Amino acid sequence: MTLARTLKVAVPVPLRRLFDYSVPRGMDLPAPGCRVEVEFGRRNLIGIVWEQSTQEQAAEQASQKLKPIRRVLDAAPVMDPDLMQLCQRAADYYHHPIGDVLATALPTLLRQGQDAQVSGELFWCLTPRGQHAEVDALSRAPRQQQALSLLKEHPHGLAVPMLSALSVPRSALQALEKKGWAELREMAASESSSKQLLGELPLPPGIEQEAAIRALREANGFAPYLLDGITGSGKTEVYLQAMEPLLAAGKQILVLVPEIGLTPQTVRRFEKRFNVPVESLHSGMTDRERLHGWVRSRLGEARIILGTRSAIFTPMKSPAMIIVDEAHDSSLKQQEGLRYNARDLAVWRAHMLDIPVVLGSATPSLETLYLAEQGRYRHLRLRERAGDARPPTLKIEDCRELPGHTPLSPRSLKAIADTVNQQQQVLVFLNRRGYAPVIQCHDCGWQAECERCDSFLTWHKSIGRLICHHCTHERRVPAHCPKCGSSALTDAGSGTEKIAEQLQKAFPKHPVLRIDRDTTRRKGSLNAALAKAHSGEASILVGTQMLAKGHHFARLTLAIVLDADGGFLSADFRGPEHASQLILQVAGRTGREAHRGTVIIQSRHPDNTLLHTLLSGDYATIAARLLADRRMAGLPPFGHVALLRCESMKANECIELLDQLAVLPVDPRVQLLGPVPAPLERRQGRFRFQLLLRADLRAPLHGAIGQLLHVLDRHPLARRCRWSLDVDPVDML
DNA sequence: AGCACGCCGACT
DNA sequence: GTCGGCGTGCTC
Repeated sequence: MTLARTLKVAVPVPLRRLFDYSVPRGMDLPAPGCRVEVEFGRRNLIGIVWEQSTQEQAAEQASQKLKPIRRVLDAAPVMDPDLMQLCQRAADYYHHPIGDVLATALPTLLRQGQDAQVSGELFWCLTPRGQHAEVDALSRAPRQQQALSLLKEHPHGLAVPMLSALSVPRSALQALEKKGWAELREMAASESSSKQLLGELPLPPGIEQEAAIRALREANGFAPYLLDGITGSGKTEVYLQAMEPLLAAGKQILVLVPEIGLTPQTVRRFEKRFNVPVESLHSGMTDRERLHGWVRSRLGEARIILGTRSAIFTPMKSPAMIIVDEAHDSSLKQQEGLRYNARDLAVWRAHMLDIPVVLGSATPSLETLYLAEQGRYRHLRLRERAGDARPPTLKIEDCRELPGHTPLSPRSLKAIADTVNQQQQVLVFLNRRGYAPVIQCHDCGWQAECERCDSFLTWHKSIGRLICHHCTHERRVPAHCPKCGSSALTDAGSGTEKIAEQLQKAFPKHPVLRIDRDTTRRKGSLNAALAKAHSGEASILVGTQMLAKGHHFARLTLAIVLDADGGFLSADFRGPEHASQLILQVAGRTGREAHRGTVIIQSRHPDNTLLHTLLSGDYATIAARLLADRRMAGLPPFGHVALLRCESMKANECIELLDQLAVLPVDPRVQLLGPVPAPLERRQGRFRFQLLLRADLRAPLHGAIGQLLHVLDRHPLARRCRWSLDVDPVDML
């Protein structure tokens, strides 16, 4: 195939195709992966050369008016072929514009045309003015003061990762920068020391761990693994020991962790074990830091890349393994724009790179579990807890007779009393923050609703406000019923705030600590609260999801799960799966050391068979049940679904648009269901409807999606509605 | 998405 | 008479 001086360029516009440009005579033909500036319509954009056209294509295009490339930004490609392939596959699979995929995959500064040839490390240094600044002048800003005195002690500057390890907040450094006292400088990376690889000795593995480590070390080329290990079985130790020979061979490893899992402690664990540069990539970074991590990884300087979802797009010079920790976690799925699942992209990428990929979880998603059962993934099991910890006992507490206003049953309260009296800790888990989810008029039945959403306002008692949990709407608590004027306003239901208040009243001598988004809004307050929980200063912990994941509390022996029914009765087909995972995660928090843990699940549907299956505490058992249900319903992993969401200020516009799509003559192997109102029909003032596509096979489903989008792309109503496509949705909201 | 063009309402 | 609303059409 002959190549012509014509290129196909990916341009940052929401259009599902590439655009052709000519290369002017005298300009070197840029290779795929290079950035080019092109005129697009009336504006100039930076795009990526995607491929060079063949002679025939070029001849065809010669008849059209092709615009010339204005400028080539890179002598060598900024995107490696494997990343371009990953982006292309994501664009195809999710039916998403390639330009938009690049916006997700590339660091902002690169997209804006900044030079990619950066190297070295970023250091914060004092400016000459800063060197003479008085530390005392910042007496009202203790964090800045701390940062200033630290920088004074290090005249050659402190590297960004070092500062974050010393928990100097970025905000303080930025404040100093604003004053002209500090600046960010780029310096040559410190020579990689010829120290030995191990920074500390590995922990002696148990029998199962040993087998898993051996299996991973034997991996040759692409091989997907499910590391199916219960809480406390030491999955991280398996990762670390599997990584060791690869790092010794000078290779790189990408580790994806959930959003809340990327803490300084996690980073430290990897840094302590190996004397290699660890790069961490997370949302709180500046554009410049991101670009830096990206470049360091691409050059092979960063050896362990530890990041959240978007880190799956990090380029690597010598990749050897991809690890997805907590691979069931929903934060791996992006819920806007390119709705990708980083877990799936990790497997694709490992396949492209011909390297092993490890999905680690105590509660793997049914999709992953099924693939492992099918033998498509190698199933490595860790059933033993490290040490002599035994699995917790799970019990259902029948709460059918419990009055609505008492969230905790007498037996739960008794169990809490017994536990705290033995100097043990209790966790009360409730996935609902605020004081009460509803506030109503006793006389006329009025309930406080959000003006913009189909939802009730949650009463936040401590701040005296009613807040919508689905939008920003917020208002004061009325003194009287706005409908009938009665002052008999009462609340119904309970959130973490109420539970914490009631427990503190019931156990005045035992400190109660509430941990949820409301109590941890301020930066650093989560760590402060967790420290209190760890030290045992708090006897009773009340919290939402954020307390259910990953933390180890040595003296926690009792967990109470409130309102477990919600998930099992949810309209969402993944509701039971997610609820089971969450309950088992909560259970995993208990009984870590000498004492066996107990989990009390309060339920108003104690006969629910799923709940009973869960009592074994064995995820495999409940997963088998759930998989059987999925098979019956033709839902993932036995069938495949996609969701076309549509929202508009006018409900009929959505319905009309989706109605027209729903009657399209698609492949008979594909079912179009809907349009139906979304679970929260009106949200932030917009009406939301959706069309569900289901098929047993992927190919016809994708064909049908293509047909729908073809119509949608040129439909006048589609401009009036905001719509999005979700392939393999994780929830129906 | 931008950014044009184009055709109807309240203003110096 | 214009300034400006946002409907709709296009981008190699």
